Formats: sequence, structure tokens, C-alpha cells
Amino acid sequence: MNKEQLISMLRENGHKVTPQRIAICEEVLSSKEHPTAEAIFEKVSKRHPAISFTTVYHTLDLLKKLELIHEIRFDNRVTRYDPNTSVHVNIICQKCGKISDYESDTVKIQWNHIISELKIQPIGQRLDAYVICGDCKE
Amino acid sequence: MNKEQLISMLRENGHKVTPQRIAICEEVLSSKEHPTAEAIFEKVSKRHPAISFTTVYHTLDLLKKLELIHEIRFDNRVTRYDPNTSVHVNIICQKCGKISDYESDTVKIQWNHIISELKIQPIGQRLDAYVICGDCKE
DNA sequence: CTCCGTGCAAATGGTTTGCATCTTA
DNA sequence: TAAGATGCAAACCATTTGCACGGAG
Repeated sequence: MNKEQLISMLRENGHKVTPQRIAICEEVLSSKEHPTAEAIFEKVSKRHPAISFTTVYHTLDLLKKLELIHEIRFDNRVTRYDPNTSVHVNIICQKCGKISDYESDTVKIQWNHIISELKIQPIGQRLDAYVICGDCKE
Repeated sequence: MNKEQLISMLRENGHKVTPQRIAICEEVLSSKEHPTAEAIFEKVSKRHPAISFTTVYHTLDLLKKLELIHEIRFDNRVTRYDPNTSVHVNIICQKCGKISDYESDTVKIQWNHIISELKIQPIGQRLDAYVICGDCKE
């Protein structure tokens, strides 16, 4: 996505175009390093010395809503502890946050295909599928 | 792992056996729900009302060192942002937090098998594989 | 001119640390 | 009795929120 496409997308969705916003979007959208908010802040600061973390976080929220980026972290920043290695899919409702597990031979077999292609031996995994659950669809 | 094995393992590694420690270990080692520290605290509190979060965290650290549990979270509690919104596997080092993407037709095909069995149409997904990367193994 | 965006400052909340007291071995 | 464990309170720190000012449309 180039600068013009980005600006169009923002305008179409009713968002204003500011220099900070453009700088942050360009930085994160072109990155291949899964940057942290701090890394983005550092990079963008060079051209916009007065920029704030608040704006970085607000802009990242915007990009999430436009589905241009994914946030990589666990639910509410808490750590989880895993005593078993069984493979399952977490089916997570994006509205109410309810999580149900789905475990089956198919899941294990398909996941094994993937990791054998990857040529790695993971010490754990997490498979999430995001949905809107039946209750929330109404 | 039963209670006797747990106690032996603790003693062999020079750790003392206390009621709180046993209760926390039993709780997390028997759990199938990837519990948070808070969930463990709540459960253990019922039998040990005076227990503290500090002890829960200390005991979880101990179990990590004994490699009886894995900690599931990203890089030192920071959030990372990923502009790659297509189906891919995040390969995440549990020591240094480095993340690399793996994207291939196999990944897409196997994941499609899984979600067609699930009979859901997810609005998004996340596939993580946790590893210790080459640099950190040394 | 109006509304949205920006950014300072303060709040939030999961996790960690300092330290005094208590327990295990 | 000594080394280690516990738990209160305070610190830590990435992220979020309240709010007043400023710039885009």
C-alpha cells in the first residue's frame, strides 16, 4: 500500500490526514520486524521530534480497526502458564471475549503438517480463530 | 506427575517443600486451561486463604526453571504489531522474543482444513509456534 | 467554525522487587 | 540454626484515559 492509497483509505473511512498519522502508518505498514510501539516511536521521532506515545498508540488502534495490522499479544496483557503440550484451537468471540477450545485429531494432524514443513520443533503453540459468536450476532 | 514425584523433584533440586508451594504446583500442573496467575491464585486461595500473589509468581518462576511449565507470552510484556494480515505462522523465540513469519500454501491449506472441520467462518486467526531460537540455544 | 487529532500528565493493572518474618530441613 | 520461602507494600513499566489546545476539512 502506497501513500496515496493510505490517504484514500483514511479519508474514505472519515479519518483526517495529519503528518504524524501518515508517518506512523508508513512506518508500521512497511516494517517487517513486528515492531513494538517504542520502536515505532523511536523511528518516527527522527522526523517528528514532538510526537508522543499517545499518538502512536491511537494510530495503532486506528490501523487495527481498519484491519491493516494485527496486534500480537495475548488477551489482556496477562501471562498464561501451560503444563501440557496438547494442540487445540481457541475459538474466540471478538465481541464478548468468550473462548471455547476445539481439540481433535484433524487439528493435530494438520498442525503437524505445518510444523514438519517449518522444520522446527516448537515447545508450544497457540492457534486462535476469531469469530462473532451466536449470542453476539443477534 | 503425582504428588510424590513432585516432592522428589523439588527436593532433588534443593527446594523446600511447603504447603503453598505444593498447592500452587498441583493446581497449575493439573490445569488444562492455560491459567493466568490470577486464576491460579483464586483456586489456591480457597484452601490457603492467606496466600499471596508474590508466592504464586515465585512458584511459577520455579516451575519454569524446572521446565515443568512453559510461559506463554510475547517479548517482555510489550505488544508487537504485524502488518501481515494474511494467514501465516508467527515463530516466536521464548527467550529473546524475536518473531519471524512463515507463510506458505501449505499453511493456508492445512488451516483451511481445520476451519472447515470447525464449521466456522473466522474473521481472523493467529497461529503461533514457540521455539528457542538458534542464538538463544547457545 | 466544528470536530477530530495531538500530546501532556495522571491513572491503570499485571508483574517484580525490597525486606522483615516465618518454616523447612 | 541456617538457608530458603512467604507475603506485605512499594516500585515498575507498557498501555490507557482525561482533558485542553491546535489543526484539518
